[in-house]
Amino acid sequence: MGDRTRYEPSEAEPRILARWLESGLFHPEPVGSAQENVSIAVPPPNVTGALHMGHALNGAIQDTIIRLARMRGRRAKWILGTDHAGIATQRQVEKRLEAQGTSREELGRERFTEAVWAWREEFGGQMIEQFKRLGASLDYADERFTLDADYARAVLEVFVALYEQGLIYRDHRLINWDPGLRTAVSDLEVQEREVQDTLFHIAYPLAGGGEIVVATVRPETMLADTAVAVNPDDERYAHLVGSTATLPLVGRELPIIADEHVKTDFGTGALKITPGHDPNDFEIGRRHGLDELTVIGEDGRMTAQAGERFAGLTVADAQAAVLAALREEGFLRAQEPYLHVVPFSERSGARIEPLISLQWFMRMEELAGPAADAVRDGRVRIHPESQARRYLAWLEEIRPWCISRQLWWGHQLPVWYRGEGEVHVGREAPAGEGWERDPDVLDTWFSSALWPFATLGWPDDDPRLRAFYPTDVLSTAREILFLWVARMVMMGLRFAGDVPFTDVYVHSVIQAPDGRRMSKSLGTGIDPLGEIERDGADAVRFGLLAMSSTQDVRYNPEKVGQGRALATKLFNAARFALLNVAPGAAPAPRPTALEDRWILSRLRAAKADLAAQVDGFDFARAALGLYDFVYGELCDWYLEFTKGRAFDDDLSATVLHVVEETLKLAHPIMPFVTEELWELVPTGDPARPPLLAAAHIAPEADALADPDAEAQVARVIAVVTALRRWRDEAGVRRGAVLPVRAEAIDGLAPLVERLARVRFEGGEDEPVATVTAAGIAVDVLPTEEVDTGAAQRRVTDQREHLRGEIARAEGKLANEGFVGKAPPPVVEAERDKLTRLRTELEAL
RNA sequence: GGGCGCGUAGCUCAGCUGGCCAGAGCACCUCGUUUACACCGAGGGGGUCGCCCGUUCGAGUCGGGCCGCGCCCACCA
Repeated sequence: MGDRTRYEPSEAEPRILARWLESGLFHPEPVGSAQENVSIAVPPPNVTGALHMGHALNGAIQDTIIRLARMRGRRAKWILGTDHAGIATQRQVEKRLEAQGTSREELGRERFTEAVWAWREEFGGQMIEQFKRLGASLDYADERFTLDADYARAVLEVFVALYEQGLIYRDHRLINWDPGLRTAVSDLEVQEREVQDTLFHIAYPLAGGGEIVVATVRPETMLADTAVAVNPDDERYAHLVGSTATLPLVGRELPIIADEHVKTDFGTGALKITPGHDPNDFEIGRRHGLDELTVIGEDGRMTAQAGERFAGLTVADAQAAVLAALREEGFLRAQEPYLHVVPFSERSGARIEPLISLQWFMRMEELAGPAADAVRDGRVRIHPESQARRYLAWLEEIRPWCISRQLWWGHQLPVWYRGEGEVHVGREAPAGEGWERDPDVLDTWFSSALWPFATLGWPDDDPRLRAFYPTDVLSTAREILFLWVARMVMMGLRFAGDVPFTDVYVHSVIQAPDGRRMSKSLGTGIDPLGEIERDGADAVRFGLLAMSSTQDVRYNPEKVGQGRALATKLFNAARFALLNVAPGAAPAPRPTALEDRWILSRLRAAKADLAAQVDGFDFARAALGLYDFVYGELCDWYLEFTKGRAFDDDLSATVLHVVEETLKLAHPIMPFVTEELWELVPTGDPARPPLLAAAHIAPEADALADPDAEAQVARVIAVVTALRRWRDEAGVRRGAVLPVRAEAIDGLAPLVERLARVRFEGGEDEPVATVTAAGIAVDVLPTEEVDTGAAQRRVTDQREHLRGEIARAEGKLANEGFVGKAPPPVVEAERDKLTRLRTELEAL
């Protein structure tokens, strides 16, 4: 430590990390039961990913939990791995190929997937290294990947089982087609965005003469219309229901049907029905047994079905052509600007094209019920509570999940076809000639749903499963509550026989400092690695925890600065202790003075508070509470109290003990600096582990609780603070030691003398001023150090202030309502306060 | 359209089940080289708790309304 007064995180952290990794501490043996062990499955980052603020915050949260568990003596495993992230990874590699002048299609499926694996080999470890930099105590010796052979086996096993149980099926349904990526996507991968469109009114001639006018924003889809619908109660159209209208440009006769879905007060009250290209129309069509025509292909162009005039056009061109034709033939009645929300693909940004397509689906009701029950009956607790309500609401409205994707990177469906009607679903290819495997892969979230148990060796009877399943906490971002968390609960209950975790913590979204979303495209992103580089991982961890809440929060670099300051403070507090303690001293609580009893009592409280706050997922309070203890109690007061005392064996032992315990207290939040200092604190205990990360926190010793010492020292602090304030305002020289006199100061005098730079004396001299606090009046005796005028002004101000407070308290106590109705302890406290204030005023 | 949440010091935020003079960090001002720490210490200034009504002895805290902002869900073409 030497002459250094600053802790240098960039120098120390890599060194400390290496020691942790060598120790094997993060890789627990799979023994014991899940009840006695603690485990967390990390939300697997995409192999394409780089650590962003969300990861850093979640890493800090999970690591705090897991390190605290380890220090409480639990076997703790933080399950590590990465996700193959189908679409994201495929796109990344495709872009790279494009830059090299080739393409996925040119390579073919086999060589393309090889290229992705090679890419993963090269760049896939990036995130793991960044987690290490953060200090995350993940089990790096047991890294999983969602496309590894073992994991793939679990995925296929689940698919086959669900198929055999009738929950997975193939169907022609309207799905969200992403024309950019040319794949189906699920409802959850669709984002609604507001768009300025035009609403066109188009006349459809009636069989018996006249016309019915419909309103649409997508005239090009009319080519696939198979009906016109009106509301059954709409008197304007009641006589038409059952007759037909003629579809302009096409000539098809469309039945006019009645359906509740149609709003009488929107548009013209008549709705063209296009089951092939609109989700609502699809439902209406199924209700009425309408034909489902498709005029838009998967390439986003009009198909032959659209007719010669339009086939081959893009959707946009087709719209223009259809409008031109309608205008020419006199069917366009009106058009008006129309602002509405339409679906876009979250991945590609392309406007979703609803298409009827043959895809694989999963029936969800049977899985959703138990998953909802698990939360309702408390087997899974979601924090904060509001998120549990969101979770339940989603499960109650669950819809089928489209699980097939037209991609190459992922778990290929274990499905084979032969000829017209033969289908085989199984882990192995069927015997016989002529079978062809379904080229599609599964939605990435299908495999992610198995994460907590597939990572532990399921479906084998693996000791890791017995030791670590169910896991304890799942900490995650709000946006994947449905996409991932709910599905894990479903799959865990169905296949692993238990909930996958007992607590879900939904953490804050960290926004840019200006309140916008942190994003690369907006240029609002802040790289946590840059922050770590500048202030250290401990500071970033502390800062992120301190700014987190159940709300979204703005990134606040000052909180990171606070963390950095705390690390420096810990370093210097330890330095002070080591510089002063008696040679050969070892940590032990051996209080000989009031302040020793006080700090031990406060330390005990700080330990209990921090543990309770981490257990209650209140990380901001845990971090800030730690800061308050270190600054506001240990350094500002206790260490200052020790100055001027002889560092005998007892004091040395106590100071070392307090420092050592503070390192333990801080370690889950700030592991690096505390680990660094741990090595420097001497020990008398040969059994003490060389790494703080492996040390155990003793259960809170109730014997150390000392309310009396706490009350006494609180009085000292009040008096010292009041004296310092008075001195400052009266302009007393810093170094001057003032003669003072006080009654009822008892044994507190030495502490006050040390920190307020005063000396208690007797005598009968008339005081130049009286300073009051905590019911104690301290007379300042005449000395050349005091400017009497300033002192007097100060006293006058104080008197005025006290009178105001006394009047307020008197008013309250004179109020019969207050005395009569407020709880007695509150009234009592008010009386005490009044007495104290009066004492102080009299003393002045 | 429905739901959830936010609006407290110049800035970013705490204030749990209503009750000691509304707090913290940063910023600002003053002072300071006393046996750790100037990435420090001591002290200080600064708030109509968005607005209006109400409940209550008492409201930043509860209820209603309004204004501003954010997020989630949603099949009115």
